[in-house]
Amino acid sequence: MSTDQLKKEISAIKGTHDILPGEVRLWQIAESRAREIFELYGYRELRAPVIEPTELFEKGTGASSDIVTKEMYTFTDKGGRSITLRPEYTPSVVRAIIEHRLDLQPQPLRYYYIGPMFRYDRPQKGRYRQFHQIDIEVFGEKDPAVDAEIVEMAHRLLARLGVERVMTLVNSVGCKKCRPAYGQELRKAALAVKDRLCPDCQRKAEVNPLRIFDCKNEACREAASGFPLITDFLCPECREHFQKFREYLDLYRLEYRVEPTLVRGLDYYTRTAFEIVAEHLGAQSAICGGGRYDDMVKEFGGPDLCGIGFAMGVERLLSVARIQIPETSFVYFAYLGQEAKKECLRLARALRSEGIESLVEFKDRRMKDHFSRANKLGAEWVLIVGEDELRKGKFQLKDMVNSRQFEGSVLELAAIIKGKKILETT
RNA sequence: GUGAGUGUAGCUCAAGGGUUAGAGCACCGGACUGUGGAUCCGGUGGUUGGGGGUUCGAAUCCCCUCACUCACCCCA
Repeated sequence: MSTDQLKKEISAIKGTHDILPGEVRLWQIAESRAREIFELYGYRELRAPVIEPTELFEKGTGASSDIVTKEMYTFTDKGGRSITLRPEYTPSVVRAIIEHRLDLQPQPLRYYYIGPMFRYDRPQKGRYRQFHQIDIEVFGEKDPAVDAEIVEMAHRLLARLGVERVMTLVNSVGCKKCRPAYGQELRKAALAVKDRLCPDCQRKAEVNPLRIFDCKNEACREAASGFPLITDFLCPECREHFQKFREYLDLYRLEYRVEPTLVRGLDYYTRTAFEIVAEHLGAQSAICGGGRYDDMVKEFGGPDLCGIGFAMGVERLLSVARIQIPETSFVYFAYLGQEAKKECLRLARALRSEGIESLVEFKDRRMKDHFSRANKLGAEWVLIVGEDELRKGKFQLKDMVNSRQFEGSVLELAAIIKGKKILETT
């Protein structure tokens, strides 16, 4: 096949992206900082498969949710099983807990994971078909202190990644006891003013009246301003949980706004719901969203184990992160002649054993071209091997940043390179 | 899934019906005998996103399609 045909016929699937070496550094830094921070709080990584039985999400994410009804990558495998590329991570963790009886381990269970998720959605900025989430889940801890813990942890990560101008929105969506009453009242209120709503909201009034709060239409906003709020319907237990959650947030000195109209899109949330939004992210402004799901494990036939978690969108996160990429330092080998080339191949091996990145290019060049090349590639050091050096067994090492030059054996030069590294990092 | 906008070289952009679609940067090579960033010269690279139509003639006008962007929707 010609490259023309390749270009025409084979390209990355819509909504998916290659992450090229230039950008992948940012990903690695974000991922390693996330791991570092989560481990500081006692969270451990749990890796679940990318593919799961379709029923897992139908049951967990919710059969009526948008994600399940129109956004899943579902296919039948050769064994006739219905398989789905996970659109979110929480159901997988719940499955793993039940399957491996992880609830028998000391609780609370604290897990994290970083990986790709898949949703068949119309791509736009901050929304892709394969996207990546940093995911946190805690099981078996009812204390709202843990609700605040994960919010605080999210903020620590954001700060560590240089994310500024964020707003934390919190709410309680109640529980099985108090939420239904609120839902009825809200629907009643919405239907009462139905004729004043836009066509879209008239539909929402039937299906999901909570969504009317989000409408940008002026008439709808006005009509919605008189709607009842969940915060006025919470049962005493939920009210207390929400109250304490906020007290812990205050203890951490975290700024937040109570947003009584905040609903998470997934059906399973109970009590705490929160979202962290960033400015300058356009319509897809939520970089982190999460909440409590106290009934999910039980509904899967597992133990009565409460849960809470959040997901961060890595692509969104990186688009607002300000990460300084540390300069890479490596040695470029400038040689003259075939004998010198062979010597360089040996020397490079020795330097790599010392933990020093070394690059020997195989094309014979003039000295000037070697330097030009080293400069272009961003080498911090150039190690020169010519006839003189071969004879003496001592080599020239040039510091490309400060234009200083040293002479010595491999180990002496290695010490100079490492010495500078140590100086820089201390 | 709906609406709007944009698609010209790897990147940033010219050419707005009329020869063979250009420039800068990048890349490769040359000038430069064992010391870089500069300069000068040259080269590779495009069926103008793809397909169809109108026309003597289309990058340019029309239709379809695909991708991207924005908004809706949804959510991370």
